[in-house]
Amino acid sequence: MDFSELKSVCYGCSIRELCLPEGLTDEEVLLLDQHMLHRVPIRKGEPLYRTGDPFKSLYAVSTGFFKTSILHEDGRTQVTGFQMAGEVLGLDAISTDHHICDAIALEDSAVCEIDFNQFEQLGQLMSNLQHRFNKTLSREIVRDQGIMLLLGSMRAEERLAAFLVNLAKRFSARRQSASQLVLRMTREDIGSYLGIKLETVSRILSRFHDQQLLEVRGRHIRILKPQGLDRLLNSNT
Amino acid sequence: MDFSELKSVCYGCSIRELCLPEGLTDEEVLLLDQHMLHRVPIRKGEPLYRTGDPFKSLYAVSTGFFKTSILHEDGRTQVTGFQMAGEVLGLDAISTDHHICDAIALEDSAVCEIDFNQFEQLGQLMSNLQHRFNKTLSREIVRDQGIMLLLGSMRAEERLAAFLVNLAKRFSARRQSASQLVLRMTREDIGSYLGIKLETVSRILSRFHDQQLLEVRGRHIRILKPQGLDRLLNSNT
DNA sequence: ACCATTCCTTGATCCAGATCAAAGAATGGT
DNA sequence: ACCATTCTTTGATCTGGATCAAGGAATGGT
Repeated sequence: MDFSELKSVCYGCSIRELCLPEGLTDEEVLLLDQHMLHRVPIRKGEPLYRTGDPFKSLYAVSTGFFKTSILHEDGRTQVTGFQMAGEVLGLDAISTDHHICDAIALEDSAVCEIDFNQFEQLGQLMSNLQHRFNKTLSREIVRDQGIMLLLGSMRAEERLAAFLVNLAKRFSARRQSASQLVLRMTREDIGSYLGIKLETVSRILSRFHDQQLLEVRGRHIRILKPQGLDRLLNSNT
Repeated sequence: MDFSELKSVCYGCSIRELCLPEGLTDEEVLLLDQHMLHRVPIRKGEPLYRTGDPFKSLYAVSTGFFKTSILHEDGRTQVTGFQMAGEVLGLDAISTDHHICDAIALEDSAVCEIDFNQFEQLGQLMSNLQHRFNKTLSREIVRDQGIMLLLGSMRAEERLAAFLVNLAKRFSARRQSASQLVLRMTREDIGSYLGIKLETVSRILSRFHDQQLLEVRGRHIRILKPQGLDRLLNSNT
């Protein structure tokens, strides 16, 4: 292994404040860097891991876009999330030492692989890292519960509005346009994630288009009235 | 504080292998015990904590039964889980230092309160405890994703079957009958949790009753054909 | 033991979103 | 540049579960 090459993976990373190093001091980041990170490229359509694979590492998305999906024994699948730069993949596998979902790259991507054993050891040395990691895990629980709320008590239109608002917010945190979205996933993926059918996704996007809330051109979406989407979200009925 | 009183909270606890001490050695359990646990009783209907309360402690259910629910700003609420002996409450609050859900006792209950700061410090001393806690957090993520699958891709009948099978399994792990269930929650709570209306819960229970899968007498449910419920779960359509 | 309140069941009707169908737009491989 | 395949849109119809309604059963407080 060539240390000089690995050394600055996190340190010079433009998204480190959105990722695992969030809240660490520079020295701590260097320590994290030196001990365990290396980069892995993944081609569009390829799996980073699959259900049942033994768990060895966590992965922080460096560039690109992923989806995770779980499969029920009878063949049904459900998309459980879309991950972009700075977000961590594999947290669910800690519990069983095996991955319980598939992670598929939706565009050519790169991830930072983190050996989990080494990471746990480093957590013992750096209480701050451990503390941050507890928060990361907890944040994932909160995220999942937000989706449960969405799936359990929102109508299709609200779900899609929530989805778009959430995407826009995450793009914006990465200094990309919050109004000009390029969707990396199919209508079917979106539908699966939101618990609705792809035709319904398409119809509602068209409706939003007609209402001048969005401009929809295939996977290119421009949000024209963000407050319109927000209003949809917070107005019961 | 009286140490001799606290000393054996975990040590003598009949459900410790289902709770945070799971997988720890006897000495480790004693250490955990001595440092941070004390018991808190909660009356039926009372909140253990509410949304927005500052986060200070985790709570392990000692005896009794709880529900957690999140509320959307527009007033809608969603039940996110039911917790019984050995299960941990408050994990979602680690991320923000504030509770993001309400936890309500559904019967007279008792919890072990665990100061989270102290717990994190102990985790630094006992790598095994920290490792187990990572698994606990990850297990919660897996649980939530299971519910996402349920809410996103199952029909009402399957959801209810899954709910009953899950409850039975958890009772059975606690050496209570897996066939004779006493529901602690209302039909409305169940419906909220499963993303369906209370009338639908009631109708489907009646239908299961008619099909001889269950015997339903209000909140007393006897599972007559567990395989019948399983079959319902794994048969798509 | 009684009354108030909350919970549960069942029936009748309605509708949001599923399903079925088919044509058009992108995308990728050679 | 072409063809195959996958993705998207839109229309017509159907249906599972929601909603509205009302009577009955538990539960808890006095």
